[in-house]
Amino acid sequence: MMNNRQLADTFTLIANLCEIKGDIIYTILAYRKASENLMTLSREASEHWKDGTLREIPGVGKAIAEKIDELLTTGKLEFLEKLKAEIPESLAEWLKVPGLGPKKIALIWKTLNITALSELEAAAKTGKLSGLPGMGAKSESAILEGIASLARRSGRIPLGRAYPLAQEIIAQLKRVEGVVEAQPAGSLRRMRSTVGDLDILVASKNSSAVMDAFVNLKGISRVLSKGEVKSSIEFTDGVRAQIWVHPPQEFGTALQYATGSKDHNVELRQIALDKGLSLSDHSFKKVKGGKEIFCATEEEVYETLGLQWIPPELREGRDEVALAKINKLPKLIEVKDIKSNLHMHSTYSDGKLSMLDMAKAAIQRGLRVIVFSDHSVSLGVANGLSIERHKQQASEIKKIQKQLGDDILILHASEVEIKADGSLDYPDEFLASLDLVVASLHSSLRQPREKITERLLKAVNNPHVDIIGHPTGREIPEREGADLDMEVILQAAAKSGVAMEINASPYRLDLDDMHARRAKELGVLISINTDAHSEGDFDMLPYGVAIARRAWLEPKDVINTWTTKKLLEWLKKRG
DNA sequence: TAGTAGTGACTAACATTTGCCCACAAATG
Repeated sequence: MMNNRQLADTFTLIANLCEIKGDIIYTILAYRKASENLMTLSREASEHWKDGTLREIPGVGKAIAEKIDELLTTGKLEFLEKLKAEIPESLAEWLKVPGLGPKKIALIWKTLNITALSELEAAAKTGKLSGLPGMGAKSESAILEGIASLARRSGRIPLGRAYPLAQEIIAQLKRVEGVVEAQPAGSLRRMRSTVGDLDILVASKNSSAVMDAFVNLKGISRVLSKGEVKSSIEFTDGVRAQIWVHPPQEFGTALQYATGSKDHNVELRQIALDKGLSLSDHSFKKVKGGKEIFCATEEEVYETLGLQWIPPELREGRDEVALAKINKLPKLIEVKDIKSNLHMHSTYSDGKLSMLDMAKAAIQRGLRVIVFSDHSVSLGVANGLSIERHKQQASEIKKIQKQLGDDILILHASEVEIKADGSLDYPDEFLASLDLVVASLHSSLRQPREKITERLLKAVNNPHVDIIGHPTGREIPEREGADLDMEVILQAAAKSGVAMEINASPYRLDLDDMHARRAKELGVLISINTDAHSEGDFDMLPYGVAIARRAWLEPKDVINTWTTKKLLEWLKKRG
């Protein structure tokens, strides 16, 4: 059975082949739109298919619904097979080569009759490309460089790596004379869990000084482009960064543009047109001529459009613009709302710090409640605790609690293994004696969908379990999560009242934003935790909160915002 | 091709920069 990602990939392939073929733009857009919507759908399309509600998926109309039906029924698609016979599938790969687009690809393919990327490379090397209309020696070497860079780059960059790197670049650029402001933009500012490149926006009247500094940063392998408005570079490890430099009075429109998303911007510009204004990254211009309107801040941009300011995490072209029009955006959760950390470790299992040091670090960060949830016995690699050692831990917690007084409340918990058969690692009586139970998957993550879904369901429905930790077990970017039927899991969680975790580690961010949003729709409680193993891990909290914000979560949706009293009552009620 | 208005037709997708070749493709959110 194809999942949403596979369906989305199929429609992206169709869109790409249609584009090379030269179909009208609206066909291509429709397939792209459907693909994007499938990718970010919080339910499996196959569920809709079973219910006969495929057409309820945005961007899925008659033709695409029929194609999904055929794919889910037969695993194949006649339409795509015919398309591939007409346009070789390997040409779609060429689109990934920076500098090559559909027009040039079609031109090269039809003129030279080559289809493999290796043939393209050979043709460029032997000078067969120069001389084609619109192409010269420079295009040829650009294509060769593009192919090489494609091989170097290993895909998207985890947010946890991109963000600090961007901050470093920003710090350097702020030292350049004349720079008034510099901020991250693009998917980085929208806090997507991975980003394609680093986008940075700079306000300065002296653009060339900024550009000079930018292309001379340390660790750059080459400069991709350098202009007065924008420049882009590639670091030796393949990470790309680009900056836009605008005069300070344009910073608002420029930051809005550079933050995106593309869909969000298209919507905004359409609203501007409806008001007789043309919106660009420089300004608003009256379509019929007249005075230009400049916005130094983003707030002014949204105000001019008659919209509530929209937090960057929401700008994905879903329903944020419609809600901003009627002033109905949610009041999103913020880092300062978080009062507890309900999943963390100490030297009892695989943590780097003693419980006392972890507690002190938590106090420093203003937390009111922490939970030691060290690993359970069968996770040997993490030094999982026997029941005996739990007893030791309990008495040590009492001691530390006394020492630290009322500054913080320390609870005794366990991150219990959900074993391959769905049973938990400790007997029920012991689980009942703990203050809180986090249940997580760490092993046998590649079980088939049905089996691993059943396995997690057992934990969701276990009355002793309070939180499901990092539900899918994914690791960004290298490991995909378990093949779970998340819809079934979330519906069960809504019923059993168990909280689902958003693990704030930037290499997990699990639940992801789509699933967390679906959880909210179903009334499932969410818990944002750092899963801290060291002091620095506490500071990963903003990543978890960002995912929650991308999922439209408000403080009331997240149990870590609760007062100590309310949290304890909840735990008591759960038993 | 989707969505909407309304059952066959119409609209949708914005605005800019850079590089390379000499008008346009590709790339950017």
